[in-house]
Amino acid sequence: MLKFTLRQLEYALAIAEHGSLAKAAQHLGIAQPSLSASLQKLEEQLGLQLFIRHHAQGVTPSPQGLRLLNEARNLIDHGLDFERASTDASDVVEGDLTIGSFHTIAPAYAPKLIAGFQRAHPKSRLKLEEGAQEHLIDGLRSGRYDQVLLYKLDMPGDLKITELAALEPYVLLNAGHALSRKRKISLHDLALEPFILLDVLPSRTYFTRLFVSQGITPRISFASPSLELVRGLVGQGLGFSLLVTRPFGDHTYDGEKLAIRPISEDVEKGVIALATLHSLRQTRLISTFEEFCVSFFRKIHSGKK
Amino acid sequence: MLKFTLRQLEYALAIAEHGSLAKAAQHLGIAQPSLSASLQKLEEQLGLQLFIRHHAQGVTPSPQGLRLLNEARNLIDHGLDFERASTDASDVVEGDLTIGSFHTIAPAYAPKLIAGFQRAHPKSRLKLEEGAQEHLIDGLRSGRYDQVLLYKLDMPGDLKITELAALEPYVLLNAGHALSRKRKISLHDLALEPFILLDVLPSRTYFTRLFVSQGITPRISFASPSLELVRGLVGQGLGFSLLVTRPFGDHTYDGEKLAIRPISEDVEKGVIALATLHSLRQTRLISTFEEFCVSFFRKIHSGKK
DNA sequence: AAAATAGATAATATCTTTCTATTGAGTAGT
DNA sequence: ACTACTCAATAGAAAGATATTATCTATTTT
Repeated sequence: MLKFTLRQLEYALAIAEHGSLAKAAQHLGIAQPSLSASLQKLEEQLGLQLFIRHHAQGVTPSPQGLRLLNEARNLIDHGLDFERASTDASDVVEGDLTIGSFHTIAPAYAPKLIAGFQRAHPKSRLKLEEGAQEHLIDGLRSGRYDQVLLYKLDMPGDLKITELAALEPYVLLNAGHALSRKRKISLHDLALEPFILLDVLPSRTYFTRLFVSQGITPRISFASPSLELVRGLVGQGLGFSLLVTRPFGDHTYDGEKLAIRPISEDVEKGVIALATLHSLRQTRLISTFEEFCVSFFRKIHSGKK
Repeated sequence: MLKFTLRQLEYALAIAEHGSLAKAAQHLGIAQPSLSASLQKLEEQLGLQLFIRHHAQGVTPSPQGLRLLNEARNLIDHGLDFERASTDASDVVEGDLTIGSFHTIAPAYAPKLIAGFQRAHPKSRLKLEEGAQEHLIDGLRSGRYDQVLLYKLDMPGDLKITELAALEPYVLLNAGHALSRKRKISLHDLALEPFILLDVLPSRTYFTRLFVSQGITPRISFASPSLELVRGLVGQGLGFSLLVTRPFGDHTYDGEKLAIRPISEDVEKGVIALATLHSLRQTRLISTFEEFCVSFFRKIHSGKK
């Protein structure tokens, strides 16, 4: 346990500066005896005399006092730095922000989002990590992430959710597939087709639930956690897929052409949301980022519609 | 005024280290609710949340908390450094000590004194300044010197005096002077001789007082503040001098031979003393130096006698 | 010798910190 | 699904630290 308090040091510095307890007390806005007591206590605690008392002529630092006062000034300055760092973290839109993003959301939105935010708030530094839903939520709880971008599915109660966009799921087909001639495709038409499932949580649950809601049990032919692999398999004509995220363009990595068709039924949408912990108090930076995300997705949404 | 206390930071660091208020409280030797209160207050004062609370599973630092805890650790370390510096200044025989010495005392004793002390306490750093009596006493009062070596003459009451040695004053003559044939010289024999006075305070007062105590008014032919100049003038046969300090050897800077003779009367001795302010509390280093001086002069004294 | 200056002390009030005991939210075990 | 356990938060009381005003003492200035 440290032998002194920062306040005592501040007082001692003020005394040194003014050369008098009375003047220093006035500047500090406290009574002279309070200062006298504080100084005496500090000297006692440190076990040395900081000031020489001159009756009726104020005080001057002792040789040891002079040395320690220099150190004290450093320490107080350090404290002020600390304080600045802490208020920055809460009040000002600057500082570090660590965002987690669901795998399939990150590449589609994060680049523009990050670039836009950095432009608007140059003093902020965003860090982005991708991860599975579980990882993201654990990361929030363990303090790894400030905020997390994910699909609003099976949200635990301790998360504070801000919905950003509701995306229609769509059917992905090989461009040459018979069903691709339709404008809209019914899930019932797909019941017997081989289903290539994007196998990550919570997407997996979500897509199977779409079929289940229509009383259909889909024929899952492949399951892969990689979006691009799923697209590639569809491109090779091995089946169809259901997806929410829309990568730019309708070609696979290996050049096959794909067809994207809406679902004719009225199904549950895929809701992209920004999540924080309910138990985590918002800082200025955090809420600014949240607002930025909301308006960012509103712009995209209206633009695409 | 700083928004936080060092204690709060120490507590916060302990919490981070143990991941739990209860455990941290135990290690700190305080009750858990005290820690809880301290943390809440710190968070409120800094305006941000440092820890995420996990019911029944302790706490983990929030992202901002993590950043600030690092800063806090630095600050606390800085505080510990400061504390070490301060205890060093009072308890341990190391650190800086500034000594003032009267002009004529310094060259005769200081070199051996300093060298010996440094050898005994290698971690100490002595600084020596020469000066006139007035300067030395002012220097003590203003905090310039920790201690001062001087002649104990007309000591103000606010100085704490430690006598180190009582030296017999002596008569200094040109080696060819008629009086130099005597073993001892009476002040009365010198009454009509030209007196070359070492003109610094308090020496001046002291030497004139020696004559006055015998009812003699000396014939002052020269007065100089420089010891070597006085010796030189005596060497040229311009008169005699009275001195206390004994430089090694009996030749002047310009090679003249001098004669040193005791005074036959029983006169006031020249007392070398170490002085500090009564109002300045002793540190370990200071009292160690004082003891060292006492034994140093005792050794010289017994050796010379 | 009197007035002014400046720190120390005394007695008291207020604010902080800490304590014990209890509550409440959430997890884990059967 | 109930029960037991874990751990932080709250409430209220006691102790400690800091503040205040009024007074005192030593010293310098006029």
